[in-house]
Amino acid sequence: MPQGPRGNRGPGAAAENRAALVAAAREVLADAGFDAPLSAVARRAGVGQGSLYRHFPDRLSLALAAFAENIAGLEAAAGRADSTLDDLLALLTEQAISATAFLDMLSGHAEDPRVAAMSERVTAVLAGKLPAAQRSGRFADHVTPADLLMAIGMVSGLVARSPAAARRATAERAWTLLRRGLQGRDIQGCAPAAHE
Amino acid sequence: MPQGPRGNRGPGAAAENRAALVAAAREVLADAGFDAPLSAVARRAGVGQGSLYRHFPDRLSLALAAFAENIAGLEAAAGRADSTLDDLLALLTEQAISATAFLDMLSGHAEDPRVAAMSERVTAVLAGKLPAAQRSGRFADHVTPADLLMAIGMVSGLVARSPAAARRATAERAWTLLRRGLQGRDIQGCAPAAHE
Amino acid sequence: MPQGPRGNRGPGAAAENRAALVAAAREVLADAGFDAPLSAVARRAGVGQGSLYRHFPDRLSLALAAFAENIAGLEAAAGRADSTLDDLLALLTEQAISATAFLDMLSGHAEDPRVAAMSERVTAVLAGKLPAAQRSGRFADHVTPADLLMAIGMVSGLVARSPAAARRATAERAWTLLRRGLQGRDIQGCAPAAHE
Amino acid sequence: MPQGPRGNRGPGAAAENRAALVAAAREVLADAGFDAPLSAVARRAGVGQGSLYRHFPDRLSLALAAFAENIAGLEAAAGRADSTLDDLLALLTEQAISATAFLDMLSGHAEDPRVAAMSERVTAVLAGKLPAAQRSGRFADHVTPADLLMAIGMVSGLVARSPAAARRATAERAWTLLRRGLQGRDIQGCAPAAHE
DNA sequence: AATGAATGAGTATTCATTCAT
DNA sequence: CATGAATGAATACTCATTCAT
Repeated sequence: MPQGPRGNRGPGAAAENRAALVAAAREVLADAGFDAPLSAVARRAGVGQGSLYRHFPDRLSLALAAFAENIAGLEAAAGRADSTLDDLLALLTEQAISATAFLDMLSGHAEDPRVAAMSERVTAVLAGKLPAAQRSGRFADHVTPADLLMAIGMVSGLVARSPAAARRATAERAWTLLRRGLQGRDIQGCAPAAHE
Repeated sequence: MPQGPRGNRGPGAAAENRAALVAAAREVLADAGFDAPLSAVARRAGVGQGSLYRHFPDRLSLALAAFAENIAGLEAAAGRADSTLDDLLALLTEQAISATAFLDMLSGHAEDPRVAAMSERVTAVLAGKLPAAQRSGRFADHVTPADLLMAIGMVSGLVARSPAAARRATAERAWTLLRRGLQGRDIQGCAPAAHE
Repeated sequence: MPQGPRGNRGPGAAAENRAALVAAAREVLADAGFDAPLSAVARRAGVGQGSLYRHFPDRLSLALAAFAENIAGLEAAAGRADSTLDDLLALLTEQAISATAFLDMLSGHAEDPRVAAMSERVTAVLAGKLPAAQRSGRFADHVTPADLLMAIGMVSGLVARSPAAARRATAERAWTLLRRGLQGRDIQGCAPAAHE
Repeated sequence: MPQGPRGNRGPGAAAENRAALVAAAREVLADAGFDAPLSAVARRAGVGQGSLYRHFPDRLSLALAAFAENIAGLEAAAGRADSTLDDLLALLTEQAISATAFLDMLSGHAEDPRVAAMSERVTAVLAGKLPAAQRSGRFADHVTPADLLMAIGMVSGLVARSPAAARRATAERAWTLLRRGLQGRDIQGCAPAAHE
């Protein structure tokens, strides 16, 4: 919901502005991808361009702030004792579907320390649920938390390039593939097999 | 290798220009992705902007031409009797690593008929090798050619967003993950399991 | 008078810029016609391209703003009790001579609502003076306000295509012709005549 | 009807090419106006760009050649003993409606000697019919051949800027206005009047 | 003399970023 | 500290014109 111009509301508006920018970024980046014009974010937030730059000196810091909420949601979900790894992956997938830009960011700017920190948080959350998921047999023992992050990156990349209408179906197919794997049975698991 | 200005070299330069453009496109798109400035391609090819547009009226047709070589290589590889699906996937992965933009294109513009045709060619090539690969046990029976295309899309997406130095390693990890799958053994293959 | 670069003069320059753009547009469009490069307008105004687009998102809005002054002058002239239709037509003709593009615009973009509104204003102004002009015998009873607008359109079109030096003379000849008409006397007015 | 490429048909094709270019110019300029891309003309003629430039070194010479046929038609019409000035004006108006570019050219490039010659021819043709038209009472005695040319210029200018659908109606209104004139009766003709 | 490709200047438009108020 | 305008570099695309074959 784009905000109308609100005039110069003075320094007191700082926090409010920041929040509006983050909210606007969520919407705009979700709609138009990570490369959306920043001016569109400022406009939607009803905030001057200058304020945007004051709060977020570059695109990445804005995106990070916007994505923080996603992470928080993820961590909250992880905090619920009965949530499973599957639940968390489903949640991340939902986020990938609705807000393509964010997971894009995670895998596309891994070198940035802030992004790395965020990846770390995601990884940590997933890692927390992984052992139980493995015990339950739903995830193979060889799977590491980093594997999960990578899997999410693959799914979200695919989803990001799909037309919006096809995203959910694409994500589902991708996860099915990822879970089953491509390998033949005699190779994985039951039969002794050494290779690659 | 950027060429200096060469003046109007006449129609004889047509083929040469076309080739130079394709080569330049391979390099530039590989470096800067599918959205690289076309002017950079023309400059690198040592060719006027107009010539670029004459040969390739839009970005996609340029990319398609550049990618055609990749496809040809793939089909050639498939033509060798002893080549396996693994070989083809490895080749595609190499291409994804060195020319990120192209597989990006395949998954990002699926609606374009030319792109669809190209995907079709890739799929056909892979489909040709799949049965043998399944008989050999290296690929599971449930795998379809479309699954392979999707897998390639996932890997190449990931690779595209990795820093150049990490690409090979990333691709390898991704394939390992994809082949093994995430699922526990009792679920896939040996034990009867119904879920999800 | 083209301005040199002035650096970022801040928001205070907004009104000044707008005025400079309008003035530049008047000059440039007058010189080079309605299709003159907008970059020339920005350059002449000593204003960045971006500022031009901020103030006037499209060519027409710039032209309309530039022409608004003409209309205002016309309406002011009409407001003077002793002004006659002839005076207004003379004024419009002056404007057509000095700023060819504007009457061009009126007749060339009649479908645009803003242009239509402007035509409406011109028509209204002329309509206000027409009855008196008809009573005085200087204009025939059959003449409608729309006829006047059309006549202006014809004159201005002609003027627009004349070399600048000849414009005034051309306009004069055209008005004389238009006022007298081509028809023979026995047909128009004195003798009863049925025709065409 | 655009011609397909015909390969290099050698020098013998000169006359044929010229004719094709003229025909194409008639169509393209009629459709897209005097400023239509020359490349479109060459393409439609099925002739190389170079050939276009060899035959017609500039836009004007091409337009002149294309318009020559119009003039010829006019002169032919004038040659018929029973044709009237009205007929010729109607013919010119038809031409203005269907091929806006040409009369545009006449009034827009009066300084070019070739255009002047052409105007001269049109004027001569009209002049030939004027006396009879004046005797018949359909045209006023004060009308000169140059007035007629100017009138045509005004009408065609107007027509050129009208949407295609409205052109015929616009032309009709314009001629009616021009014939009647704007002036009151007491001024023109019957009553003694001093003015302008 | 025909051909058709090459060339590059020109123009519209967008957007990241800076800066006076 | 907010505001919102200013700036200009960057990019896509078109088209007149030239030129080797």
